[in-house]
Amino acid sequence: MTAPAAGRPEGYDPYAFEPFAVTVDLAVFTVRDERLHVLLVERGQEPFRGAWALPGGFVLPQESAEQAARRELAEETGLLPRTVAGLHLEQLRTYSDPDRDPRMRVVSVAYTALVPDLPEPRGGGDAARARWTPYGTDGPLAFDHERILADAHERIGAKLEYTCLATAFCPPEFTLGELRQVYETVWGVALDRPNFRRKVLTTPGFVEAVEGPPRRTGGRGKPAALYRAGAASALHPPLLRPEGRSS
Amino acid sequence: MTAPAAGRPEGYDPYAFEPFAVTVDLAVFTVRDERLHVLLVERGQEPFRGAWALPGGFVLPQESAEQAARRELAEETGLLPRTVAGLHLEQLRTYSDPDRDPRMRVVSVAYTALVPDLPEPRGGGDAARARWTPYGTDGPLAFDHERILADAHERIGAKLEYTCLATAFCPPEFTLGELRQVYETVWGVALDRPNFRRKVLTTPGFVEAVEGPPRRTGGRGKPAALYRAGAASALHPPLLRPEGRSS
DNA sequence: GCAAAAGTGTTCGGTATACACCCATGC
DNA sequence: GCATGGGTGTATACCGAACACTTTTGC
Repeated sequence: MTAPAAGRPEGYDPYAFEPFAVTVDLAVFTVRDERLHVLLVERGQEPFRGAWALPGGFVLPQESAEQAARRELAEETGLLPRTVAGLHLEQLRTYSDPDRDPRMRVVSVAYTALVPDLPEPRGGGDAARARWTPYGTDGPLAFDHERILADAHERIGAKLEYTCLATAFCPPEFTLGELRQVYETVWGVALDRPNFRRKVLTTPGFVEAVEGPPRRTGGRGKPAALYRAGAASALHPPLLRPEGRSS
Repeated sequence: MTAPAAGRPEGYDPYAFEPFAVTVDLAVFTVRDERLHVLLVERGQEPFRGAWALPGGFVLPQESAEQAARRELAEETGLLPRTVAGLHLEQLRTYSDPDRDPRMRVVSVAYTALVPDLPEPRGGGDAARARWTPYGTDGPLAFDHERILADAHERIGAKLEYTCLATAFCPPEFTLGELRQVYETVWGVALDRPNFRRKVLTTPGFVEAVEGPPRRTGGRGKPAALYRAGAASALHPPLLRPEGRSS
């Protein structure tokens, strides 16, 4: 039920309670140099001044949490708004521990974004600095952001199993080797190349071949065919992790 | 990032912005008479006076959203607090559309609860009335609760595939027929009994046999052995829906 | 006996897995 | 040539779907 709950006085005074602030936090992942990276910003103010944290900020009075997340993402990364509008953004969960911010009551809606390898983020914006950090090498983060980041990592690992989400890590046109890299990097396991190829190509709507000059290379070796993300969003049947632990 | 965002003034005034209210909404499901039921309450105040809605209410200044959800659930159903403390409660997602409540800015954290068949809820508590309603026969609900309910149904359907969640719908001791009923009711499909039995029994930690007098019956037919929920929380491999659509 | 639900067994086909092998490129 | 990665083929094992059959109860 939305405010006011049945049984509460009719003319509920919005200022009667200690106010809640509502923020968004973003766990933005990318794959770089065969490693999973996270976008972090350095805090310019107390508390946690100088500490690294997830990008994010206040939800403004006239925007939804998702709109706030896209706005903050654009501000922090320097991406064009129309690029951000097309990114895969997923609500992770909401963190509402009463003591998670030392100053006041802050409820934060966390989002996860998966992006292809992007240019280095501008140091400007809302944060003192911003950078891509290899996942696992991030020191202690501000607030409860360590926990949010861990939850986000677990979520995307599970989502790769039964959705087409992996293509969100890739540029518009990609090789099957690059797509396999995504799975291997996020899961931290090696996959059998021939079987991975068959699995992806036989799943309707996962990827579609690009007609043009069907070649390109990441380094040496045989040039690979190019593919685009397909129309499907779910994988049936799922692509399970070898020693699958999920959700 | 939590408030205030880096770059905002140091001494952020909690009252500077139009305040947000934070509520919880609960989609409580049970299986009754081989049908999926939802717990609804009748609103006693405007707006939507007389309309049915999901139970829920305000998050208090010193409690987390989950604590608020358990408190509201106990109030609405009349369950003992220690019973509610053991129930499976899962955060669904947060709804933050600026116009979702006509009076003020309300951000609501939705939870899903799966409960065994419970006694009729007391009409008292915060709501004018409360009742179990067969899923799908609920008229238009207040606010955006129709959408929340649909999201919740989709979520639990998907969760049954790869978690042991179905046991949460069952009493402490149950037959495999009752467990199968849960799947058939939530998914709306018929499952092959022998195959379902094998699948459940060969999944380590899903259920464990009860030693005692291994019989009991729901009506006529051969008495069935009793089982308890096991220690596992995830299913490997998953138990996929016949014409599986997921997530 | 008959209906209904539990429980066991067996067949069949698809899919995943683990390989072996060839192809095309850079050096 | 050789290393590297792309792409194809194939044999085996496993798992799920389908279904026949027996058992135990209520009526």
